[in-house]
Amino acid sequence: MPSQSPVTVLHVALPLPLPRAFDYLPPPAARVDATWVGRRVRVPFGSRELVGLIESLGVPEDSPTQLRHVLAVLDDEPLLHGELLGSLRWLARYYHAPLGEAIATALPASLRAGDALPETCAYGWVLTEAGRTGLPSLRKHSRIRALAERIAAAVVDEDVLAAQCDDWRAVMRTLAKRDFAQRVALPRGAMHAGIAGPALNAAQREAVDAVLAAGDRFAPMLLEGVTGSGKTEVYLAAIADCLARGKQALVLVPEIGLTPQMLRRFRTRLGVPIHALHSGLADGERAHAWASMWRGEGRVLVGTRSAIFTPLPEAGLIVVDEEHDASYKQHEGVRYHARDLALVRAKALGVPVLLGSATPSLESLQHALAGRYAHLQLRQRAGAAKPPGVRVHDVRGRTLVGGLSPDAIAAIAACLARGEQALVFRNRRGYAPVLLCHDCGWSARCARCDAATQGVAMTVHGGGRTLLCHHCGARRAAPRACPDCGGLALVPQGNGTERIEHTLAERFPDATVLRVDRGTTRHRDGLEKQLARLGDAPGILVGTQMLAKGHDLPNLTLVCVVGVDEGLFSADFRAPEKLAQLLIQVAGRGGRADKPGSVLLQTHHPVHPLLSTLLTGGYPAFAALELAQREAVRLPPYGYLALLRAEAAHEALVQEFLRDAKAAMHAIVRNAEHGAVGPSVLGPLPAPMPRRAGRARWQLQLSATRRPALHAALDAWIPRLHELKSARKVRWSLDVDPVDLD
DNA sequence: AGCACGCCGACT
DNA sequence: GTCGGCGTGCTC
Repeated sequence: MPSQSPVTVLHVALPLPLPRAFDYLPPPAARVDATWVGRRVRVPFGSRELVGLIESLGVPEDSPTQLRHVLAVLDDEPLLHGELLGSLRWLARYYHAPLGEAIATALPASLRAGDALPETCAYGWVLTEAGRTGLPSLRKHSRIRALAERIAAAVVDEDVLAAQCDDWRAVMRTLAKRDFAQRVALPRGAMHAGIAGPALNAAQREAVDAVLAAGDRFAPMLLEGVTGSGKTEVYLAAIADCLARGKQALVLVPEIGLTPQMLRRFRTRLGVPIHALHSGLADGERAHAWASMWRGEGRVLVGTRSAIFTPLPEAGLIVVDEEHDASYKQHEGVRYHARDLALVRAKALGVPVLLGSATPSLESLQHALAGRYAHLQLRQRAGAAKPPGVRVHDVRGRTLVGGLSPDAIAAIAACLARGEQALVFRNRRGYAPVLLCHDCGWSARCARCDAATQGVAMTVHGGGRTLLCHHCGARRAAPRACPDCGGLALVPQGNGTERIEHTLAERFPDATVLRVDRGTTRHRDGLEKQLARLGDAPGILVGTQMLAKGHDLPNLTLVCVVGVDEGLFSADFRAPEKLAQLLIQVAGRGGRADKPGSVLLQTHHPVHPLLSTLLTGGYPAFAALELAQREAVRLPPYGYLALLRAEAAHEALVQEFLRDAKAAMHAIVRNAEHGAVGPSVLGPLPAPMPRRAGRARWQLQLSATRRPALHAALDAWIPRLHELKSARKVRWSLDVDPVDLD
């Protein structure tokens, strides 16, 4: 329904940290109508050119500013419209980011830069005449011969080839160079029959039926299934139904969850091309996957965080696997949470959204317990795999070598002697070390905060001389001796994986010791290769988060966890939740049906309620306990947080800005209507890592018991912040619903 | 965020 | 005498 003039002004959202649109005139003699909204334009901006998106149309105001003309309209129909544009408007409002930045976050780089939407025709390969004649000349049983035979009879879809062979492209290139093979465009809708999966058990069937029953309506569902209970089969069955109804499906996975094996499983089972979207892809490949879904050609897309911005014109289902995973939260720019955006999009699209996890986030669990989400549960493990035995190992007063107790070393030695593998897992939450008495387990806690929030530890600063509370900012001198037992064994906690690796390499010179962390493993392929090289040979893996899940290690029978105590007494209120999730996950790593696994938790706090509850009642019992504590102190999901972060070379500049910002917020709260409860402001507090790259980092924490109150205050606050003189000397950003308080 | 304009130190 | 430091301010 093209609308008539007097539309003469285009409101254009630009990728700038400025909270407003810029107005332009259309190209001379262009006829503007309502379909211009959502198209990209190239515009002059100061002395440079930018690509923006027409956000809305308007009439010229009698303003003194001279409007400039857009240089070019880049799309002949809206690139963003309907639900996706609407969801991006929501995103901008909710995270208090300019719409232009939200759009820039959502678009693949090439589209952001102004490139045309790429062609998305599917391609396949077939043997040429020359190839048919030349085929017998290829060496028998070689990869090249096998590939040539595969495409001898008929054209084979590239996606099918990819499902069957990991790097077929290199081999195919050789064939193509000799003119033996050629690439041909496939007619749309080409697909092969999906392969049926294993029969679903009763619980899986029930879960699938619940998703199917939701049909074409918004229906949030939490699928809680213990490790190995077959959540993926539920996804696959629900997606298969979605495809049968002619709809598209979007599957989000955590950064480390998107393995080639997993993609292959989806490809072979579903029988349609599966698009992947993750940071490892080239710009062109990302734009291709995006465009394919945009056109409604692509049926299923599996991707990490940013895949939540995929257009879904024929949406049928959104799945968020491992929904508790922190990698769904963006840590720079527009700090969105992909799981939360999945809920918003599913609602706008009117489709079910399936959140799966063995250890749901307390936020999602709370929604399910309150009846806002359907709660689907898979309690049985598939197959005969037994849960591993977990042993809490008290290390108070024990001699630790490189952070490991003699018992742990002995257990590792026994494991190696059996020809099996051990995993030493180091919890790494919170960068700042906490002060701990090795003799009795005492840890330094803030006198002011301890009563209210159980387990808020003070962190060690100033080369070990100062203790600092990250909750209230209180500062005091570190004691020389333990106030509880008088011992002098006060040690800042924090044994890195390197140190553990060295210790193990020294103690077990004949064993393979493989360290896996950000430092040793640049990309996911590196990890796969390292693990493949190890195979089933006896050895020790040392690592952090990266090792917690995903890789199949059948000969792994022992898991030692160190650094548990930092999770029990972290400055971050989410640390217990993350520790519990991690412990459940690593425990799931060890052992198979024929080889029972065991888990050794090395701790100074063997009777800590978190550990005992987790051990006796499992994750549900832990979650109930933790939710009760959160409710008592009005932390999420019973309270709502936002963090104003600031950094600069000089601490004084950061503090000045945050003090000004705090004063501005207090003024807003004072001026608010009576009855409106404004957020409370904590800080300025040092960030858990108070100096990084030579820059001082501090923050203000806002908390409110009602979300609208928080957002209303933020709406009023942000323009004030832009006006502050002190804001210009620091780099600042706002984080709504922060996941890591650092 | 860029980028330009604008006033103060060490270089041909 | 100029080149260039990054402080401040603007971009439809």
